[in-house]
Amino acid sequence: MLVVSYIREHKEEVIERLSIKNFTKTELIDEILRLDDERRATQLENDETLATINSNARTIGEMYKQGKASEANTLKETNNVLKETVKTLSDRLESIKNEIQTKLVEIPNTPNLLVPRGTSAADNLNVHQEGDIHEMPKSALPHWELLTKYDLADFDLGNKVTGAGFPFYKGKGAKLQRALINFFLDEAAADGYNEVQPPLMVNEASAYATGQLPDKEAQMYAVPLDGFYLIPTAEVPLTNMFRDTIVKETDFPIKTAGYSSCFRREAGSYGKNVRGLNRLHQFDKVELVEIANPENSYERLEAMKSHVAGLLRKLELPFRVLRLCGGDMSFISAMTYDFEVWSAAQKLWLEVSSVSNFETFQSNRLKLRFKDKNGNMQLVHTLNGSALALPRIVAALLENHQTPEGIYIPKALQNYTGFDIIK
RNA sequence: GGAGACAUGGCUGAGCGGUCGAUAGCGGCGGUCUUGAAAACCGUUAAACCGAAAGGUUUCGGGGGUUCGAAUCCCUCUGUCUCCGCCA
Repeated sequence: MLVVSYIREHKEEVIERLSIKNFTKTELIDEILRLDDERRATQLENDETLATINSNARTIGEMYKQGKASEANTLKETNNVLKETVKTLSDRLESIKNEIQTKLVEIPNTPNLLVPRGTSAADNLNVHQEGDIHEMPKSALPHWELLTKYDLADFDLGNKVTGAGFPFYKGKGAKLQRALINFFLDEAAADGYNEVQPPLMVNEASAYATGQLPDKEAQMYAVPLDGFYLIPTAEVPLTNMFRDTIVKETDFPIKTAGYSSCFRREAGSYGKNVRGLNRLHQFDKVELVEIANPENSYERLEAMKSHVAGLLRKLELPFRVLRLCGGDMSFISAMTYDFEVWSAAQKLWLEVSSVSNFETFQSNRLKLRFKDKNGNMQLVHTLNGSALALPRIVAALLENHQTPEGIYIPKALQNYTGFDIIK
């Protein structure tokens, strides 16, 4: 969520930047500022009353020592009255804070000024494209048919044992999963990311801090008996590692990579978009999270983008990079690059990675800060990106590397799979 | 799962109702001595928030309560340790 003091000091700029996301509820901002004035006044009054109570209490102690019991009793009465005042003020304060919070969470992150205006995917800016987009022979198959043809995954078995969206991977399909996970983790380590293996369930506080709660509750699987949620992405535990912490400026950049299974209910989605591996309830992913100095967080975003591009290049997949327009970006992002791989057989671009800078939008709620050179507390910038999610990469590999002889495994991956073709 | 103990500043560890935001040691920082370093000695050193500053508020695992006053008493939650049980 946005920082209230920033809104106060840069109101026009905030409104201008929000307009890129087609956000026009400016009255919300005025209300927040009005409530914040009230909050500060109430806080001051409350603090002053507490100061009086504290000093009175000390005086009462002195009086008892000196045997002035009756004077002490009078002062006690005074304090009892003041305590009522404090109760009223702090209740008021609490409710003002809640009101501010409620309104604040309705305001999306302010996009970077480089973010193109627009309302849909059609307005995204293509910033890079590489790789060979060749015509496939008529006989080319979509990945779901290839999965069956080479017996790499079994959806029916998943249906029987669990339900739709929980496939079994089999044989070389299962090995390919393992190979990709290791490949992605090794690449991340080589690029300076610290590897962690996170918990697959998180508590409510974590789900709130990264914004899955309250609005996206229906997208997560829950374990109500223990108050846990299955993670929809490793971003949640990887970012919450830093919740309520103060890092050193000299620690930047703090780069973390983690592999996890991800669980998504995907309530409400259906149709051809969910065919095969395009959308699953459980899938595997290597996620990158970076804690950055606000001074150079956009350079770090470029670095993360390069890392992901390097992966796709080594997998010999044709891809393009889009800078998302205001209307197509997520609520919490300040700038997002989407990576799309060309699916030759489906004849469409498949989103395989999303790399974003959240600036202080996440760190504000996380209370993740650092002390700058001048000794001032500042919120850090947080970035994250998928590097990469397996199912769509598998889909792209199968479709793009299919040959009459079988499915070719790119060189970079052969050491991990132990085979160079699936036939 | 059962029983018991504990939770204090960067760390170790005192305090168990009143100048306690907290004794002490270690560590950190500054200095004296030294060609330099070590040792020794002296000084200094918790954090966040509000404020231009003076100053104020909050914080002794979290939340609540008792009291004029709580690190200290009570309730509750969480976590850690020990013993028993179970277990990959």
